[in-house]
Amino acid sequence: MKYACVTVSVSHSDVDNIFHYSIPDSMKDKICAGMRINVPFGRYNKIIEGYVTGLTDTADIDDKKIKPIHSLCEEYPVISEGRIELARWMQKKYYTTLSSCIQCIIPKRVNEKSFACIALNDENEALRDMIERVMSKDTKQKRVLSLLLGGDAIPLSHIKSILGIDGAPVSALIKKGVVKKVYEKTYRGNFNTSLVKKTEPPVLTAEQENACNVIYEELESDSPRPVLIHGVTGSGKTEIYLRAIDRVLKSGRSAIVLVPEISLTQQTVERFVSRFGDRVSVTHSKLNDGERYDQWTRARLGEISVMIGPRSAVFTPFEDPGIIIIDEEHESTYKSDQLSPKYDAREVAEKLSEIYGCVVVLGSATPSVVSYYRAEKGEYRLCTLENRVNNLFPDIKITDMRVEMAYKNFSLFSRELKNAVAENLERKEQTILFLNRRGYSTFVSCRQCGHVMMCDNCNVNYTYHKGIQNLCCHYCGKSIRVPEVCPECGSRHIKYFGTGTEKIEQEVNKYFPEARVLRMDFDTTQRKNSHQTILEEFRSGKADILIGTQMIAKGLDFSNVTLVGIVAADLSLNLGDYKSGEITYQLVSQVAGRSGRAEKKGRVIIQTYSPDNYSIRYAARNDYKGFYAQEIAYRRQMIYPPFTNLFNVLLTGEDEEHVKKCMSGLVYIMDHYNKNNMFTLMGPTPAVISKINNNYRWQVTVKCADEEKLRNYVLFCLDKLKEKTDTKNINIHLNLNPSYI
DNA sequence: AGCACGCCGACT
DNA sequence: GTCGGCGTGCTC
Repeated sequence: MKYACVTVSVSHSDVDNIFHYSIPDSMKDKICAGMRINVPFGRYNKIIEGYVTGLTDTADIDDKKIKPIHSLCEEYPVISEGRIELARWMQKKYYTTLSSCIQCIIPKRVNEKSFACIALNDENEALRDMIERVMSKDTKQKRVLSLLLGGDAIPLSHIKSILGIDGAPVSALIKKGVVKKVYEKTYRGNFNTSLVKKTEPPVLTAEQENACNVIYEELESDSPRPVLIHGVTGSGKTEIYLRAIDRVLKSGRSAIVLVPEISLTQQTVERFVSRFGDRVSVTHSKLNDGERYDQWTRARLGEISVMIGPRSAVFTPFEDPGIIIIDEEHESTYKSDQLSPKYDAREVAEKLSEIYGCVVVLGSATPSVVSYYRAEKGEYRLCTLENRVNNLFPDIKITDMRVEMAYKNFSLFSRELKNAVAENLERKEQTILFLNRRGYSTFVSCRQCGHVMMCDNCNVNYTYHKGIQNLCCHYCGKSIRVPEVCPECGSRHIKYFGTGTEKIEQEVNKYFPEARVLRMDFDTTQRKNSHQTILEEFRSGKADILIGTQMIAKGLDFSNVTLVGIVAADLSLNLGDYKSGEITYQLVSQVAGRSGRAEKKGRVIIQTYSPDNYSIRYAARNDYKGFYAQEIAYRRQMIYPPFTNLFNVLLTGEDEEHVKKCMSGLVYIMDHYNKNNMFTLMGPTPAVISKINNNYRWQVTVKCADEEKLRNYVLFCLDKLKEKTDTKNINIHLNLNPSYI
């Protein structure tokens, strides 16, 4: 092949092209797709990094313009051909540059770490003589040599510390040619697997056996379908994962296990290690670049074959991935919404399945509505586990806060919750008070009748904007003044929701001054390890009450917790997002599943102004199918996913007027080219966080069932906007089906 | 993006 | 006359 097709490491749409470079003879037999190289670029031939995406004999530009490759960064490809295909797919799917996709797939390059070791020199007669000579004298050299006579290379630092010597005797031995210095590579960030005891697999229940068989069948298939395992908490999903992985490893392939970052506990990892020993590795956000790079290297070289980690672990470079397991598949953390490419690990896993023929297994007690719909349509295979292996479902009570208000109880706690907390304190059992606040939206409702101000067009609640004192729909942009009296019942008791954890703490201190209280939220978990410290303190019984947000909902498994209070269920019911119902159902189920994990029966008290809301009702009854039936009907009627795609366009910039002007220009263009109303425009509206770091944020969401047409339309309209309007101080963020608007 | 070219205003 | 402002155009 004459030319290398190269994408350069400059993430800008203007240079998001394939450039052709000629291959110097010295590189002809080394070069291949996936290699990282240095190339001269631009008028002054600045040397920059690039990636070889392929080799070709033809280039459609003038031969004179083609420059030669400068050098190779490594001797081996840093990305496999299959994953180059994945990068191309991501480039298109997530509207970003090829090089940013490649950089997302491979880890940051860091220097490999090695350490000095001392080993005996290659054996020959002269060496034997020298050894004898050294051993006959009583020197420090003799002691060094006797350590090395076993044959293995020993780290220099060990030799020094064992013998309590400095480097001089070793240097003398090297000079004589008896021993030599070698450098051995060290892997950083290894999980210590040696302390975990091996365990034998338990006997499976019939339901587990069935699920395993479904996965085994798909493992045999050339184009496997994803398997959705809908299993209640404690139904033994993990055991199914372990069996499936075992089967995969036995066929010489590898396994990736994705978990939400927060649930990646020592306990989880140990379960995998206890079965597969040192073939398991773990990545997580606490690893530094070097540690992550080394674990990635071990995977690439086949030294490990099971990788457990968060979203980004989906890119683990196994040569032949056989299975990708996505635990708690409904979690929003699998969708990256901040950094480009804004990929969804579930979609990436499915693409990898197509490329490598691996099986994708999705597991959840509360599957996302979209996944369950796919399973219903037969795109996924569905396995249901209904029987709980051990723990009991707690008693769930819904308290109507409107009644409390009628009894002139204006506190954050209902009388029932207050009594329950008091009882728990007396019994020396622990309580969790959970504030299911998520996102940043605040909304307005009536304390007397519970009426929430909703947008008629979109069936989502209005979001309250403090600055301009109005209510705004984040889908269509309709805006109204905050009413002074409730339009439903005429009450003047309008409540602004936005209760924080500190407020709960204050009230707890007021009612239960003797209780020992811990608070866990964004503010108290800023320091490293503070997350773990707070949970450990609570686990060891140093506090009676734990108050917290989202972050305590997952992975809590405390045997002495017998009461969970959901202080304001309305917070997640009114996110101003079509997914509010789904999120509420998932949250309530999750929290409920955490009360009374041991012998003692647990209680859950849900406080709400909407006690008849279906997501709360079904969650309290632990009825997923009932919830799903109602939710999918709502999605179908309002045309929300999975019946359509939502494409969010966010414009940001320092000059608010300019951002608004560009946004109205864009919407004008979108309207103009939307001839037969194939696309539904929602907005424009200010973003939920309307200003970050002095950057104003405006958004518009476009709805269309056909993803391809939607993409082309939006990109076309943005091109038109760039032609007509000055957009160089405007940042454009594109997000297909964002996890949260 | 990043880099240098080029074309206008205020200085030794 | 020159130093330097940042608009413009290109990258195998």
